[in-house]
Amino acid sequence: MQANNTILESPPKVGGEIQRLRLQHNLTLDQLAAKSGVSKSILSQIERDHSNPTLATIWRITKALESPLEDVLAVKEGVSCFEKLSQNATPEVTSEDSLFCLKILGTLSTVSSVQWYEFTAKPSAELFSEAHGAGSLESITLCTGKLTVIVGEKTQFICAGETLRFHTDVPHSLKNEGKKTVH
Amino acid sequence: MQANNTILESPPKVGGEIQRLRLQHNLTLDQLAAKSGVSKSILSQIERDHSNPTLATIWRITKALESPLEDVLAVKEGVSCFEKLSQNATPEVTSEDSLFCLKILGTLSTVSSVQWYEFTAKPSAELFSEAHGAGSLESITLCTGKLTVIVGEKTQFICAGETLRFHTDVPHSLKNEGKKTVH
DNA sequence: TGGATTAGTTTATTATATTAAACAATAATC
DNA sequence: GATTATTGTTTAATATAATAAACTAATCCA
Repeated sequence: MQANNTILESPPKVGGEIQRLRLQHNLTLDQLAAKSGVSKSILSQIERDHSNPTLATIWRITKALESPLEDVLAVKEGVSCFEKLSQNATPEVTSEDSLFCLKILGTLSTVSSVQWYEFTAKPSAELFSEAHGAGSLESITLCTGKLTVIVGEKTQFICAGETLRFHTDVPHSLKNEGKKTVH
Repeated sequence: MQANNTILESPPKVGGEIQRLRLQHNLTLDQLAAKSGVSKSILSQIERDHSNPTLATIWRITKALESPLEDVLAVKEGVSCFEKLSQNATPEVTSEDSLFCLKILGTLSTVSSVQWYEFTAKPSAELFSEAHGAGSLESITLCTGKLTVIVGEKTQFICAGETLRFHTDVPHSLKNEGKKTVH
């Protein structure tokens, strides 16, 4: 009962993605080699798909690029044909204590469910969220202030300039325990 | 060679997970070897983490086990549902005149090709972009300043608080003709 | 007892991923 | 121009991943 479903007979090719990430970070092959511990020669070959990298090698590379392994491996090369939405009112959601303010900047519900927000949280503001759909992901980048993020039973702490990414298929909450307004 | 490497908090170990999946499917090493095209000897070693599988090998194994690659690899990230990127980790692209600064906040290449940025443009800064993939879309929200956006032959103007969305399958450019820094 | 089968491990060999060093190509500086 | 750096590619050597075959060990009938 072969599971050959006529799908993706493609051996994974990560070269392009790795190169893209390296250039995004403004790194040379030498620099990435130094940072990752992988020789630059093999980096060069991997980027041009002249070598089947070992799992350990990929791991070290993605680590150095601080990019989640899944993102690199999911080389779907999908033609992303987005659709335009004309709705552009930028609705604003404010908590009852008006400490928390969420501005919905945009949505992309056609291709996949993507939404992006801008939010501000005054000191001691707190936002609880129920579990979203399975597999949903949230990514927060802090401009100012410090934020405590609680997902399930786990807690994380981020400062201005940092980005936190986490799964939101469980209830989660954001808390501003600092004295500055979080943006 | 590399005696003191200080690296690799966690070298990826997928053996346990692969074995678990194989047993779950009631497959013997021989059967999995036949189904995946990977020799059973190497399967045996991979399951006991005596070998660093090649990306192609892992791919074939996960294929045969009908399990998404990410699931198998997720074992090593396993516990932490968080993913934190420090500030200096977020890649930054600066124009040669250093008036324009683009910070790549995140990517979502898994689901669809989505990227989001934060950018600042000092007065008289200008950023030219080539045409992106067909159907690609760009959405800009202005926090401060005023921005002129030229897409093809058309020109638009946005102020702080406004959001502009446009197709970027043609060359386009952003221009800060005001006196304030645009964010 | 056997042999015959099955499942997993190990061995000997081949293929190739990885490394370090040499190389080419491009600037930049004197 | 020649010289020095810088970046990416390629070569030669080595480490090791992958293969096929031999080896255990256990099970099952005769």
